[in-house]
Amino acid sequence: MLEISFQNNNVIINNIDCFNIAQTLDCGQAFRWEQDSNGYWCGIAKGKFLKLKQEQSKVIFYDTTKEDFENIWFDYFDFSRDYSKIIQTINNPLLKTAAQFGNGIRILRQDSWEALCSFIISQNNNIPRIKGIVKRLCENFGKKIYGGYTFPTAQKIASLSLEDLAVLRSGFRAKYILDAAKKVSSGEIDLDLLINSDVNFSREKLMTIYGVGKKVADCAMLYGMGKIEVFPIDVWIKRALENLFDGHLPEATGEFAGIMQQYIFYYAQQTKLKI
DNA sequence: TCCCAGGCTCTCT
DNA sequence: AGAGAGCATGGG
Repeated sequence: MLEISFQNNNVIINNIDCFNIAQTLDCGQAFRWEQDSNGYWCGIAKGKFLKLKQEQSKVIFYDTTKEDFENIWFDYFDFSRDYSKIIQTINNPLLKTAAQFGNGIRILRQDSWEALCSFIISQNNNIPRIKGIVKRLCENFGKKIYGGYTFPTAQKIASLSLEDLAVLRSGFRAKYILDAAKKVSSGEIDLDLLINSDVNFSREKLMTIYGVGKKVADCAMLYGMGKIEVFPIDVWIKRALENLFDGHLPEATGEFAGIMQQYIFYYAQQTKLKI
């Protein structure tokens, strides 16, 4: 069972099960975390800088208050969910293999706007370049805080022009980012409302944004709205389904389909699964 | 170099 | 409604 203690401005977690920082932060669901030369993971999320490190089942959150841990990071890392129990329920042997391979992954509960914007950028793109574009987005239009820059708000982006966004070098995606920012900041799309809405309604609404199709909408919902039952299908997943599951979705894609999807994605990527 | 990337829009059947 | 080209850019 998870044990949490607070010492010297640090938050220390002991006895954590099914959590691996590297797997969780570098599995392709978030694009702003980096490991420094001393092994510390650093990033900015929800407007806050965080540095953390893992030693086996012990995780240290540096310079973190009890309030920030309880109000922000506990939910961000999905610590309330029992992943071990979920993995135990998997019947399909191939899915079980993928799950055990990536059993330290947790589905991050990211900011909804950041997830939406990040996955708009992700389309027809590769992960290193996605990270570069997101980095430039934050450095140019985010707010400077200790440790780096925050993710810019939709309001901020909506106030910019396509020419302003040229510094991102995001190609044809710039006009999509702008349309999303305008719809979100004007209230035409209310992300907080969608968080509490039915998946189909939410998806339909997100897809009214220019440049947002089913896959991007599903990623925004899974990674930014806590809709854990959504199963985004991209090229990697398609390949994996062809290769491992004979073209069909494994039956375990039920209540926790999004978690299963991430296990499959990570497994496919790490093992360089190709056609 | 050249292929392709956590897709989507538009056009043409 | 289904298939296919085009899209911007650059990582490997």
